Amino acid sequence: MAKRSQADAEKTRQQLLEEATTLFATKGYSETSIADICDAAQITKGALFHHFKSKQALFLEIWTNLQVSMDSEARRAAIAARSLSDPYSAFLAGCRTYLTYATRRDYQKIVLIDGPSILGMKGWYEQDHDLGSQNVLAGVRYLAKKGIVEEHRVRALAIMLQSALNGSGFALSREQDGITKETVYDAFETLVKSLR
Amino acid sequence: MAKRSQADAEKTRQQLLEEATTLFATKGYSETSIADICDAAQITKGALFHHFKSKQALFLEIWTNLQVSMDSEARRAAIAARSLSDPYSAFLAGCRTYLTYATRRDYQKIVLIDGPSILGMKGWYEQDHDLGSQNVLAGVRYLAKKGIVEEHRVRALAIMLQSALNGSGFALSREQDGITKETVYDAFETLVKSLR
DNA sequence: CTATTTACATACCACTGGTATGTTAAGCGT
DNA sequence: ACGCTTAACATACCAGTGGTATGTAAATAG
Repeated sequence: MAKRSQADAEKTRQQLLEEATTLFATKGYSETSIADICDAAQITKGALFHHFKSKQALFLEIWTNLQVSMDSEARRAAIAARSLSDPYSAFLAGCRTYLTYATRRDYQKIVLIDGPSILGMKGWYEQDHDLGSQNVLAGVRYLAKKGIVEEHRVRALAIMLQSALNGSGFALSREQDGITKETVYDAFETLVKSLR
Repeated sequence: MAKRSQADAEKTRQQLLEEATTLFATKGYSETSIADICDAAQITKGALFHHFKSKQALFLEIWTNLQVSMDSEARRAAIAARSLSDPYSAFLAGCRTYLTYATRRDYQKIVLIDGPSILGMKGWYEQDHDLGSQNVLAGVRYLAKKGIVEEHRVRALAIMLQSALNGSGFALSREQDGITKETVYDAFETLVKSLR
């Protein structure tokens, strides 16, 4: 049903995603032209527009990939760190993973910096896409169940904690103020554990 | 030294800034063309490029204006709310002002959403421009002086609190999750006052 | 009164994302 | 075996973009 077989097609598609990811992460979305991507992937615009209906659609897929991989890693970490005695351990482990992502250049530029501007508030915050917020929310909900935080503050606190992690990620990548990953994580743990 | 006198020039300049602000706030930076701005301001591209060397430069000036006005307002609020008895009052008053700005459409779109993407991490975080962070840092430093938070956590906590406010602003503008400005502020106050 | 300089307007440019139109070959039914 | 359809690209083209080069008129300095 296809020329050059589906296997080849999938390969070029992955090539496209890969090269575009690199370019978006380094030069940024608007500074990366479709021609740039095609050159890097060694194909033509025809191919790109065959696989992705627009530049935004390509970006969205890359964005989603990053979010999904972050989400699954954070979940795994949280489950692994689960403990019956300490109600914070799982939550904090998930947050630690998230913080690691938030310090990665590609995650920063694509998900945190360009994402909101390109995808708009709509896309960025569509509940089923912003996996980070869902995880943090679940974590804070758990703390509420344990009686650590008050029920009516759960949502607001979740948003604040997630934002705190985002901002910390940026700060870390700036490598100034003598801030280190350990300092940040220590402060975050303090913040979470002082909650009441 | 000029045609149509300097007064007229300043007027068109302000017109440009005003119309551009509106357009950037509603349609966003990249969806607003220079032609759009010129149409709205009823002048031509020649005039725009006479007053601003590029679209980015125009954006930067608007961005800076917003930051400066937010900063001065927050300072005023903090000083007004100063109290010898409550070490939190001034800091929280400043944060409340900041939160108000973070719920404004124009501030959100221009400063929080498009700003990072257009100006880049450089511009966004250049110390002498990110007035918000300086104020929050000063606030947390004060809490440290009062022995409420530990000295070595000051910087990290300041970053987290400011990010928390940013994120809350977004959340509020989404008008979902049944979150209100009061809920958010209540949660923020809880967060700050539980610090130790 | 003239020379200069500011404050614009106009014309043009290379490049952008996107589309319309090929072109080629793989896989299906017959 | 052989067309015919269709996926997988390539090529040519387009309106619109940010930006520049050039033109032009009027206010001011000398």
